[in-house]
Amino acid sequence: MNISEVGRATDLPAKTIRYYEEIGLIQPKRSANGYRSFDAQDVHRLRFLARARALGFSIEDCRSLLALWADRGRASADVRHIAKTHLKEIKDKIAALTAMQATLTELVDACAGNDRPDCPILQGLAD
Amino acid sequence: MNISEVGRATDLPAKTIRYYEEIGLIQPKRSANGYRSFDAQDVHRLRFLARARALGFSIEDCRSLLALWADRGRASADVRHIAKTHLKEIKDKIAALTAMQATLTELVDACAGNDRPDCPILQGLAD
DNA sequence: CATAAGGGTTCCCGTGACGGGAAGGTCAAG
DNA sequence: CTTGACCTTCCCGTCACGGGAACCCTTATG
Repeated sequence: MNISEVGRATDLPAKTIRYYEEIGLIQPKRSANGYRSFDAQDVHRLRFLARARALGFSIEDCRSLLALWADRGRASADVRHIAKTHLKEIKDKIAALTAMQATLTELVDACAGNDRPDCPILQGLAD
Repeated sequence: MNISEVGRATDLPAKTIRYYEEIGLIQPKRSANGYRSFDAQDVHRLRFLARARALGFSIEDCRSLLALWADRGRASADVRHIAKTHLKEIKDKIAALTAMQATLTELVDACAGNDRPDCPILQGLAD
């Protein structure tokens, strides 16, 4: 399986797949012509990576999750710990963004948005 | 006013202030000894920048906002447009993060988090 | 058989908004 | 005179890739 086919199968750009190999997340074999040759396990790992990335896990988290996934003797507590930590980061980000949203909404609602110069948004930023 | 004093006044790290000068957001004068010398207007602009950045505006947005702020003939519609566009980005981010949060919460709740290997989180990622 | 199209490869630079740290100049106090 | 706290520039690292150049391989077509 060549890289573009794997790209379609995993919905990942070829660039991303090469990058994942470069940083050691996958180790596809090479054909005689130098092309990467992906087997079913490579595709499996890439789909796992795509899902984990879609949930916002960092590459390093993904590396750990992949290792746990491959480890039959893992403790689910280890997986859960990574996920909970990440979940907290997400919640914190949502909280920060929600606060920004509230302030911005106020300012935008207060602004006439016409051709006159007086603007509560700029006033809010200027204090 | 030297950079560290301005840093305290604006709650911005010196590194950030130097960066803002480098990319042309401020143009503090220089003392004879080569030190940056900030006047009240510089501090004003920096405080404006700090607030805008705290609301999540990009540096380029900040550049535009600063220009509008300085322009007495501005139309508040221009300011409002920038803010509304940014607000939409924030809403989109919140939506994406909330979706991640929902999925992750499900997975984390389903996981026993003990020393056994069976883990719904990994299963969810592996499909 | 030459060539063109459509794969693949490596390599290097750019992103956004700074932070860390090195190497060195300046200034006030003891 | 030295110490310590400032300040300066410069360069590299972040994170997860994307764009593009320069070049090789394979297959189809005129």
